[in-house]
Amino acid sequence: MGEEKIELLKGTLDMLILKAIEPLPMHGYAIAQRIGQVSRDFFQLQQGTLYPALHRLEDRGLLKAEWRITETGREAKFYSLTRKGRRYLEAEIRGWERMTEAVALILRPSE
Amino acid sequence: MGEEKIELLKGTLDMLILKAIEPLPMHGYAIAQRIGQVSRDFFQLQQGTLYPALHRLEDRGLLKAEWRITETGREAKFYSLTRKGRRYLEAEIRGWERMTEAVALILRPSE
DNA sequence: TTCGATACCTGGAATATCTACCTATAAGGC
DNA sequence: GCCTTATAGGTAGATATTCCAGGTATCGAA
Repeated sequence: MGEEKIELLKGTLDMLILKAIEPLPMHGYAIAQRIGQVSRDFFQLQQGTLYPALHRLEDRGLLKAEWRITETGREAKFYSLTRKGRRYLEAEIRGWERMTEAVALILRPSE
Repeated sequence: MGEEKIELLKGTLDMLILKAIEPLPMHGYAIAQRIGQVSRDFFQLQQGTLYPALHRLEDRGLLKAEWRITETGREAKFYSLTRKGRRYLEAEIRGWERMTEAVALILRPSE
């Protein structure tokens, strides 16, 4: 039993990854860093969480990967959104907003 | 693959159940109805989701159950929060709020 | 007497996430 | 030269959650 397990992501991981690379393609390691920074260290993606997620998203045709050279001269796999991925991200964000509104109705009833 | 599966709960189920019975004890069937109504039918708990969750929460000492008679004269198992459950619920709500704030930072950066 | 609503439940599948591990290269300190 | 840290990729297995599909039983209404 995961007594003290801290469940942070709660199904938001795909959306966060897709959103992170929306402005410009990034490699996995940088995605984890960026999500950590922007969320003020709330989200700290482990590699065992991140990479399988990237592969899932690629298998579903939401991302595409391309080997390139980073600005520090190393090889890395850069991920970018496909058109399908962009549509999916928009739908995910709408779904997330509707979900959090529904949760808010439960948490703060009778406003 | 759950192509069109509507993923609604995303780890919020325990919190929603605990919150639903916070004001007054309820039986399982009524909990599902209440969560459905208050969320304007966004959440529609299946029984195969609800009852195992209730049992989990009871096993963890967050709820306690008691057979009583409903106002329609039927037997039903009424669940109420334990003191531990009440503390847990408060912590869950704080965690949920911090999480949604962190997600908001990702979704709407640099405001 | 048959049906829908109420009320309880279980079993099995699918999925996501976490922990723990692995490989390899580059940079910098000693 | 050697060691550590950061960078970059990955897999395997355990666990937990949720869903789907079924099951039991009672009650009231048509």
